[in-house]
Amino acid sequence: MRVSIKDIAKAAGVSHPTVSRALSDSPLISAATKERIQRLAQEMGYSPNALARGLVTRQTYSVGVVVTTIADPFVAEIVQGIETTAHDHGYTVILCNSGAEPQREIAAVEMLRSKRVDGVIVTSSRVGALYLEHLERIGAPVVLINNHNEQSGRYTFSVEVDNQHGGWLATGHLIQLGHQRISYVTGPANSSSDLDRQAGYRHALIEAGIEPDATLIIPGNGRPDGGERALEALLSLADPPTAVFCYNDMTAIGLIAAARRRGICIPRDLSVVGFDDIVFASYLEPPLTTVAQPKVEMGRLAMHMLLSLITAREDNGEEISNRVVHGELIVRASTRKLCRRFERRDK
Amino acid sequence: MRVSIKDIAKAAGVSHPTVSRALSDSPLISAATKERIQRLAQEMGYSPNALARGLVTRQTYSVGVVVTTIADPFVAEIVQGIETTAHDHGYTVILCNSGAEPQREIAAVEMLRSKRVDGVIVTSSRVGALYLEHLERIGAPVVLINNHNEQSGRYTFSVEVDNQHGGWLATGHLIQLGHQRISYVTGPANSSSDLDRQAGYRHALIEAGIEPDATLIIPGNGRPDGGERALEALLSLADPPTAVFCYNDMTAIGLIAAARRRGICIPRDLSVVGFDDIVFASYLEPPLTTVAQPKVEMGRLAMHMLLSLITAREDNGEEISNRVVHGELIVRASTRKLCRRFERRDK
DNA sequence: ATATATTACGCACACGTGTGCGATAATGAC
DNA sequence: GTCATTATCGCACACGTGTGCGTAATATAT
Repeated sequence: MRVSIKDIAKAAGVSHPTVSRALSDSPLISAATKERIQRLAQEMGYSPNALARGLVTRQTYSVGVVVTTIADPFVAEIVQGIETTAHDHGYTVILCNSGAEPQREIAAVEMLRSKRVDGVIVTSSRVGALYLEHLERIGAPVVLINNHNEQSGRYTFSVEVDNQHGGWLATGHLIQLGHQRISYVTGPANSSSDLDRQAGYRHALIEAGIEPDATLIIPGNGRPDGGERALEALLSLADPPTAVFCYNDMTAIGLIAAARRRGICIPRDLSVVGFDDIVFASYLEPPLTTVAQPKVEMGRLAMHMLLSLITAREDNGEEISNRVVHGELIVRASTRKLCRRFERRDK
Repeated sequence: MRVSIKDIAKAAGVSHPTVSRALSDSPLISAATKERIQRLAQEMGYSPNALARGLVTRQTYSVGVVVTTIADPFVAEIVQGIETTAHDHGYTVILCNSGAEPQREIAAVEMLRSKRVDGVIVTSSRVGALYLEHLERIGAPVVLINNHNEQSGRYTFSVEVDNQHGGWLATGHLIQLGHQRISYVTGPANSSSDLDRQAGYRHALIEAGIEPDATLIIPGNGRPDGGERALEALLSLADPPTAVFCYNDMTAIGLIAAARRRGICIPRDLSVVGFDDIVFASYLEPPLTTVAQPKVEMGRLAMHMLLSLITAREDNGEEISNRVVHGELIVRASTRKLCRRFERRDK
């Protein structure tokens, strides 16, 4: 812990620059002393001081990851992908829970700036203008996950799933099953991913000749409790839907639980589609039909993009572009063909 | 990004030590220049270099958190508790996924040592002797979560749930419902928490005058797929159990899913108890009876303990002791009284 | 044998910050 | 007016590492 290259230098009878070069396998040092010094370092239990090294090289080999909460399984899987590839490339991950509080988020970014991270990945769902400004000041490349950033370019890029296409897939699936009255339960307010999924939903309806009904848009929050409340709101409608597309799986989980308590059978009485395909989607009763996001893959992609941005700062930094991945509809048992007696009611 | 206290000093016409003291609100600096320098720092967008500061103060205000995988919801909730309290005390969290690979785990610890973290929290389930040695060399206090450490003292302490008591609670609940043949599905091999839960299970059986049957111990791995395989193994027994206590909720989730596919009704044909009380336990069908661990609280506790250890290194460091919290039995719908026809079969 | 190229290493400085100690100026006491 | 006492601030060094450049020793070429 306390042994430095100067200590090794003293023990080996050389100067500390020689030790520095020997340990970094510089060709300027003879093979004999190189091996002698390396063995000595090993014996003395030397651990390079990353602080001192980062101070002079201006590289810390650490990246900041800002999330709303790591307790969300969707977020956790993305972070898993990020951390694994970061580690594989010798980078370290500094985790920051923002808790969706802007003040806390800004404090976190300021901390990352102080720690001189080489880059930042943000999966927090909404990026305010003020927040983006702070993010700029950090002076390091930034990759956003599932965040539309209008002013892409410079050093901020994004990896996102095609939310609109995903919403279109989910809604199209329900339409194909014969459903006409289809609800959408929204996610957290002002999130771009929510708006895009909703746009895909609307697009699919119009494409099928179904007039979008604003009363069928139910507010949620991306969490189970939001889904539970959404079901109640949905049931109190004058003309309730026969199917519902939820912003994400967590919402669907809450909605399904509430439905069971109300004696509503899924999918017989109500078809439900989620989004994300978190691990638990397949273990639900009924197993949840959902649009799968390649979460771990997206984390890997984001980290790779960040690595390219870091290493390409002086080089050719223009070949990197935003990346859009596609979700995949996974049909399980929470959706089924509309029963005729319901169709009759529609007439 | 590039502005240092020297730049501020030049702009203010003072020396850089004066700036350093002014920004740290030292009483050696007059109120007038202090305010002038602070405003100047604000205007110039100064961000203190944590690397340089840490190099001289030997404090980095960052802690390492080593986990098997952040994708496990149980782990994620603990980390949530750790990160929140760390942030509240001005500390930063460096996350390391070990993936349960020893080689990777050691690499992670070596990295943390290089980064000169002020402390480490480990929730990885098994701490080998070799690994603990590396952990010692880091020269910083260590807190283990749900890991028995025999040689407690020095700078390594632990926070853990009373696993034996938890196992006793779960098994006692099943016994009280009339069950006699009760299986236990194990967790990851060689984990102390698994052995303790199993000991509690055995203790409850003996206490009730039931002879423990080694054939009822089914190997699992703490993940759903382990639970699925466990159910198959369980059904192939000559005299299958009427209830099963699972190492954790993830195991129970897999076991329940497999049971549904085999047409086995829970809790009618088989009562199931889990451990942890992850968020999804209450959303399962049937909602899972389980032993709740105060996960976020345990994370907070561990972080507080680590903070005490960090600040008390020179002070009175002897008043800190290992902490054991108690799990709470939460009865839901996956367990019920043993049906008589099964009892008859036992005769 | 001399000149040149090469090898192996040390010297000095830099990165940005904190801190003990001395120096100067201002203030007060007599 | 002289001396002691503060109040402010600068000087110098330290933390541990990387790197350009100079230098001595050795090898190669003529």
